[in-house]
Amino acid sequence: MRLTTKGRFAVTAMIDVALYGTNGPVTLAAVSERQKISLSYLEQLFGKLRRHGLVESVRGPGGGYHLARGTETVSVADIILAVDEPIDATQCGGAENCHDDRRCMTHELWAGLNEHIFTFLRSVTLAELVRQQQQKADVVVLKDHRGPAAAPRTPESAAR
Amino acid sequence: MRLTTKGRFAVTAMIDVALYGTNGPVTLAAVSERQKISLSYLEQLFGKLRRHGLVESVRGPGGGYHLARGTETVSVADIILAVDEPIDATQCGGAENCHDDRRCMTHELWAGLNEHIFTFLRSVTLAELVRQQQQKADVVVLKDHRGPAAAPRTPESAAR
DNA sequence: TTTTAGTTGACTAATCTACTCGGGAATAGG
DNA sequence: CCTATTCCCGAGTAGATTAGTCAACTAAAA
Repeated sequence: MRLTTKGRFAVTAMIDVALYGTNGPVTLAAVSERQKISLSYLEQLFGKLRRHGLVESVRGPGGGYHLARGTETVSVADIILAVDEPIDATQCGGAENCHDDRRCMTHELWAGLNEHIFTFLRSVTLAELVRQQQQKADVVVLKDHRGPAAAPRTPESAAR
Repeated sequence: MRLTTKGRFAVTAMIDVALYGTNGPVTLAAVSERQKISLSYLEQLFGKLRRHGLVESVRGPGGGYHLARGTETVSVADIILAVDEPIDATQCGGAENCHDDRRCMTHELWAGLNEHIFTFLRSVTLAELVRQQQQKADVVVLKDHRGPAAAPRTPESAAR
């Protein structure tokens, strides 16, 4: 379980598709426009998302992508695993060379913490993120205030 | 909040120091030996950990590193932030260029999810990981004696 | 004064990220 | 059939990050 901007891009894009895909497929060009993510990069990401059964594609004019499953059944973990693929960095590479020292803790330890984080990210569904996003959009609309400066909370302080 | 092997190395090393640092400082050479992490790489990581007030160093023979704070007050998030430093990958880089589209969701969205993950990693203390690790060590020692290891069998760690 | 250990900085190969580019292949509309 | 649209795929790439190495230095104990 890795956590980089790559996975975040993917999650953002998935939310976009969920938000705007209510009637007909969403084109990557539109996602690219709205989310300011490079089209070619999106193509790469959606290739993986499609191969992992998270989205389905429709070719030709009027085509695009739509979700393959309901938003309640898609978790953040699903999306991140789809684009970030393998990664598992326990020293001993899974088994063998824990050699003489029987307390080669690394493996067990990270398996445990990985599981923790994985379980958490698995508990966050796309549906929740979409709902959360829609609420925030509502607030913005109701306030009729543009510009990000007026954020009542400062959540980015936690991201430092 | 990023999550890579670098941070994992740091957490692993911190647990090692917590486990073996009950009487006197732990040398990086020893950590390197046990955890199979390159000594020079550890030097880099502990430089950061020290500058962030997570460990203290003792020079000269018999020296090494020891924890600067109790294991209960150190979270996984603390350690990861210490070695992974800045990172904040919201498209709009914090503010400005959300431009015309007022629903530049990325910022709020990731701030929120970041906060979630951060809160979670903050809730996992070094003490817990050490305890967990000791239990697993016990299981290995006791072999086929499963269960929650009722008798606190701690090899050389007097704990407190 | 020698040895042990941390401290610092410069350097590097390999990998990963976040793209671009160029071509396909399917399909809807005319 | 033609053409525009859109997905599809592979190759390539600048820049950052990872996971180190190497060398020189400082502090302290024996």
